[in-house]
Parts: sequence; structure tokens; C-alpha cells
Amino acid sequence: MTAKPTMNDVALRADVSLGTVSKVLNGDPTVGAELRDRVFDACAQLDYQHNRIAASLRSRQTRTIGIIIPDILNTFYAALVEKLENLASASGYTVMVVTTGEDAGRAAARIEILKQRQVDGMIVIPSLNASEGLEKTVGSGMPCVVVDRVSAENPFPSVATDNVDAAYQGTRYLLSLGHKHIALAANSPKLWNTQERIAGFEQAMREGQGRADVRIVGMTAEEARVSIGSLFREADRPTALFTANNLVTLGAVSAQLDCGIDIPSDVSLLAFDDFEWLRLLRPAISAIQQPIDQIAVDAWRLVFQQISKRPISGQHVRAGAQLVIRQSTAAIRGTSRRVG
Amino acid sequence: MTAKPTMNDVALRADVSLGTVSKVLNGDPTVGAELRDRVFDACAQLDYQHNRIAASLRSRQTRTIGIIIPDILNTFYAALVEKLENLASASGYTVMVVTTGEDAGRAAARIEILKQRQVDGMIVIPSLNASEGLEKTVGSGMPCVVVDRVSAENPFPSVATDNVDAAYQGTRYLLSLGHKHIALAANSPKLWNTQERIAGFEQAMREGQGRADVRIVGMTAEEARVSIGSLFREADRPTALFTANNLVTLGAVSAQLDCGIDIPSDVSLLAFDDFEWLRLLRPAISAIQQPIDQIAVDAWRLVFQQISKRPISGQHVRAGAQLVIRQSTAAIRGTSRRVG
DNA sequence: TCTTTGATATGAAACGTTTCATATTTTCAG
DNA sequence: CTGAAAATATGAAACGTTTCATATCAAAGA
Repeated sequence: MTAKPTMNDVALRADVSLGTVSKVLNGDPTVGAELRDRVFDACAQLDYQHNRIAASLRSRQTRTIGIIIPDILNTFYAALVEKLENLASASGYTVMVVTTGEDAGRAAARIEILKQRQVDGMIVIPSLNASEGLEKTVGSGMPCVVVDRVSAENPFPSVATDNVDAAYQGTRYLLSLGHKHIALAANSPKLWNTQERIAGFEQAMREGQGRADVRIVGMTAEEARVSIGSLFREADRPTALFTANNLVTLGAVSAQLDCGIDIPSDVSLLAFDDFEWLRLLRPAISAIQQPIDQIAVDAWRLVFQQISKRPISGQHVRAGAQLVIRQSTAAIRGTSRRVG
Repeated sequence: MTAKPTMNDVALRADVSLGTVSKVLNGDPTVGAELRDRVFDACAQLDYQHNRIAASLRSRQTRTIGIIIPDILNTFYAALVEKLENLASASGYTVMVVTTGEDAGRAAARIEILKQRQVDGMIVIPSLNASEGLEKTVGSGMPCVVVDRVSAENPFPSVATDNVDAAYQGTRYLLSLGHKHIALAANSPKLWNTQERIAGFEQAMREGQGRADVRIVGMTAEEARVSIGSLFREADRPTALFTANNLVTLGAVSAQLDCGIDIPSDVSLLAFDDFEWLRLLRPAISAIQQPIDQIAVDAWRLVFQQISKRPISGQHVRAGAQLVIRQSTAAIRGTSRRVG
């Protein structure tokens, strides 16, 4: 008998029934101290290893959750996954991470696989174009939380930064520095979070009577670099640039180096999404910091409440962001620019 | 009958046996075209969803692999995971990602869980101090590949950058610029990859008759910032700094800003590990680029060969790195060459 | 015509747990 | 001491697949 020991072997060794072993291993209190010890001893002696696949089949729960994200190299999603993995582990869950590359078809296929694997729940960041069919592909019986990109008619509990307010506050800050002509560089208006950021920006600009300039610069840093490069080269360029997410920021910084633009004396730069490198750039980039930790905590709570069929509190969370002022944003000088 | 349809329901509907349905779904060629079509029709009509948990229990394979990494925020590991997830998915596997935070105990616990979940294989980056017991905790029956941190007595197939050579080449490059006094800032000598990088550095320095200065600066960017800060403030500071991984580079850049050191005129900086932001810094940082894609491909191949019990080719892969020269490394003034 | 062969299809027995109705023992009020 | 209730232990029946030995049937070889 070189095969792996099963619960049955443990039962034989401990001279108790199979059911008793199961109870002990699941911490059922209706088992006496004596038998419990015998079972633990037997487990140790046999080097027994619990088979969670068999357990999952019978109990109909896998203690597994699926995480669907566009791309793990984006620090925002990576940070989210890191935090979620910790939270899940702490509750005895294991995560299955799946990336979509912003491809709706691939997202649907991956979600299908996660369902076949009987995940207990899902935490999903919808891909471009995919938020429509999400209810169909995820299925209404599946505990699910939508994160970051929340559409108006999203049927699932959701968590996201309060994008409208965050963009509004950021824009007001730029206005308060005296900027009148401000551009918002956004990745794609198809994304709900981007729409919200645009809305917040436009509202603040209306109120501040500034000249709003919304530019759609594409989903990748490289596309953004090109688009923002031509923006920088326009004769009548804005005095401040607000980048709507971290990839766009990357493109903006790159474009700035390409064009020999000086920040902040030529253009002030404010980034949506903060991450470590922003404070190491020279000048360090001012940023709107999303509350990633809180988003992760709420996302986990919402999916866990659904899994354990508990009443769900706060179905639609909007977390407040924070403005971190560094060196890339400066008050505009006089009426016309001068480079010091 | 509101419960999910099972294979049995499909069999009833298609008027075939249970075994036949299983065969069809697994692409067994010994089933006739007529029945196959009936089965597919029935699946579609019932909206049948394959239960991979049950399949796994019986077939004793889960088509799941565990990925054990120290930290998903480190872009090196994130890139590895991204690539591995794609490779695995393409072969019908799903990944379970688990982070250790460089904690050997946590690593062991997570590995235990992955074993309980019956993963078919593991790809592991050993945590600090943990490479010793790896064989014990992973178990010798488990298909496993060790990545990035490969100890001398590592019993598993392995893939890593050729660290000795990479560090050697990088150091020779710095020497070729005329630097005599060069520091290597390394995170921890307990890490095998760091040891190798130190070895390559020292060998090149011996050959070049330079003054080698190996500094252990700690595992986090913040620790590195402090250590490198004091290095920069030493009267007799080196003219070139080689940072041994991306976190240390982060600390070095931060320290440089703290101290008002100019790169490259005061100190040349060469980074081990390349990533997007390095080319956006001013000056853009020269770097040793690890062949992440190739590492991932080999890691997947090695674990997959073990899983499918195929002969394993190239048990211990060492992948070559590439030197990317940017602006942070310059010829030393006075001594010899001038860069035009 | 009668085997033999090969191609298909079948059904029952796993896989290793959890669950639940039932059995057994213990406890304790009356 | 008795009977009921509480506490503890048991064993068989799931869970939904895959697998494998066997059955069926048509075609082919003798």
C-alpha cells in the first residue's frame, strides 16, 4: 500500500468510523475528546492529507473564488489581486486568477472555465465591451462582485472608487492653481470608470468656467504616448494635463520626454492612479490615489456575504480617493507663460 | 427539476448511456457520429455544464497548477505570472496563485493547501530560507519546477536567468566605461540568485582589478533607500552602482533624489531587472533585462513534461540576459574615454 | 453458414469525501 | 431504579464524473 492514505485508512487506524474522522477534521463539536485525539494521532502517523476535491464534490463547495482581471501587469490590478489573495487565504479560500487582455470573448471563455471548476464566487473587472453580457455569462446564481468598472445597469453588487468625485476634486485642484485650459487624457469612453472620470472633470470645468479638452488616447501606454505627444506639440496646448489612469500617465511621461516639455513649468501633470514610481520621477507626479485596500476589503466582503448567504450590506460601494500633491502640479504664472 | 443538469440528464435526453456522454465530451474517437451529435444537441438543449470537480475526483487529475511567488506587486513576478497564466490556459490548465511574502512558514502552509487541492503541478519561487525544506514540503511525487532562485542542491528541474554571467557582463560594461570603484547593492545573500549575481560581479571586478564594494541593503525598497543613501553620503563613494534587483533599484533612485546625487555625472547606475518605468526616469536607467518570456516558457514546459510523464529535456535551464544601455551609465571623467 | 474481428455502446464500479438518519451510550430528573 | 433526553458514534447513501470489462452488431474471412 504505497498509495496515499485516505480517510478510511485513518478511520481503520484510529478504530473509529469514517464519519467520525470527517467530523473531527471539520471541527464538529459533537465528537468526544478521546476519539478526536485518536483521529489526530492516526492522521499524523499516516501522514494523511485531506483531499479537498472529494470534499468539494460531496459538499458542493470548493472554497475557491475566481478573479477576472484585464491584465496582471497593471499595478492597479496587481495590487488588487495581492490584497484579495490575502483576504481569501485568511478565510480558507484559494483564488484562481484569470486574465482577459480586455478581450470580451476571452473573458467569457475564462468565466466558463471557472464555472466548470465550481468556484464559489467571482470577483470580476469587466473587460471592454463585456459588461453587457456579464449577467448572462456569469449566471445569476453565482455569487459575484463587479469591481472598478461598474455600469449603470450592472446587476451585481459592486465596488469602485468614486470616480466622479475623484476627478472632480482633482480638476478643482488644477483650477485652483489658476489653470484655465485643461486637458483630460482618457483611455476609452467605453469604460464606465473612464466615463465617470470624464463626467467629474467636465462638471468641475463647467463650474470653474475653464476650457475643457477631453482627449481619447487609447488603451495602451504606447498609444497614449503618441496621442499625448501630438497634444503637446499643438500651438494652443493646455497648461495642465490630467491623465485618467496609470497607463495613460505612463504614456504622458514618455511623451513629455519625447517632446522636451518641462513639467510643471510648461504643463502641469496630475495622474489618476498612484503608484510607487510616480514619486521617484523627477518631478514627482501628483496623483489621485485610489483606495485599493478598501476596495479589496469590500469586494471580498460582498462576495463572501453572498457565498455564506448572509444579508448583503452596502450593495454598491463607492470609495473615496485621495489627492496626493507632489511636484508636477504648479500654479500658473501671470497671464502668459514663462519658463524659469 | 431546477437543479443543474448532470451528465445523466444529458444521457437520458440523448437516449444514450452515461459512459457514452462522457466519451463524447472527452473527444473519445470510438463513438459514432450519430450518437455524438445527439449528445451535443442534448447538452445544448439542457445548457449542460461540465463539472470538473467530479471529473477530477475520478480521473485523479485536476488540470490545475499552483504558482508560488513571493509577491505579486513585484513586476518581475507579475510578468512571470501573466505569461504562465496564458501558457497554462492554452493547454486547458487553470492556475492557482499564492503569495508567500518571503515567509517560509507561510509558503509551506500555502503549498500544503495546494496539495490538498490536488494541483497537478507547481511552479515555485522559493521564499527566503525556504529552499532547504522544499523537497519535504512539496513532496517528491509532485511535478514541480523551481524558478529564479535555484539552490545548488535543488532537487527539482529549474529555470533561471544565468545570473553569474549577467552580473559579470554588466560589471564588465561598467569597467569598460573606466569605473574602478564599483558598488553592488544586493538585497540578501541568502537568496541564491543574489549570491550568483554577487559572484559574477566579483569575478569581473577581480579580472578588471577594480575595487569591489558589495553592500547588503535589505529586502525592501525602503531599506534599500536608507542603505544606499548612506552609501551615497560616504566621502569615498563608488563612481558606479550596480543594483542587484528591481526593488533595490527603486531604493537607489529614491536615495539619489534624497541626496541630490546626479546620475550619471556623480554616479553611474546600472540596474538588474528591467521594467517599463526605467526608461521613463530621467535619466533613463540602463538595465540588465531578464528573459522573462523564455523563463516562463521553459518553466511551463518542464512542469508539463513531468505531468504528462514525458521525458524531461533540459532539466536545468539557464537563460541569457541582455544589457540595455540607456542614459544612467557614463564613462568616468578624466581617466580615459569621452563619450561623444 | 459459422467464426472471427473490429467498431461501438453499455452499465456498474470506482474516486474520497460529507451528510444524515439511526444506533448506542451516558446523564439526570423523578 | 426507570425513562427520557442529551450526547456521541456509526454506516450507508450520496456527490457527478471516468474507466473498464463486457455486450452488441455488422462486416469480413473461412
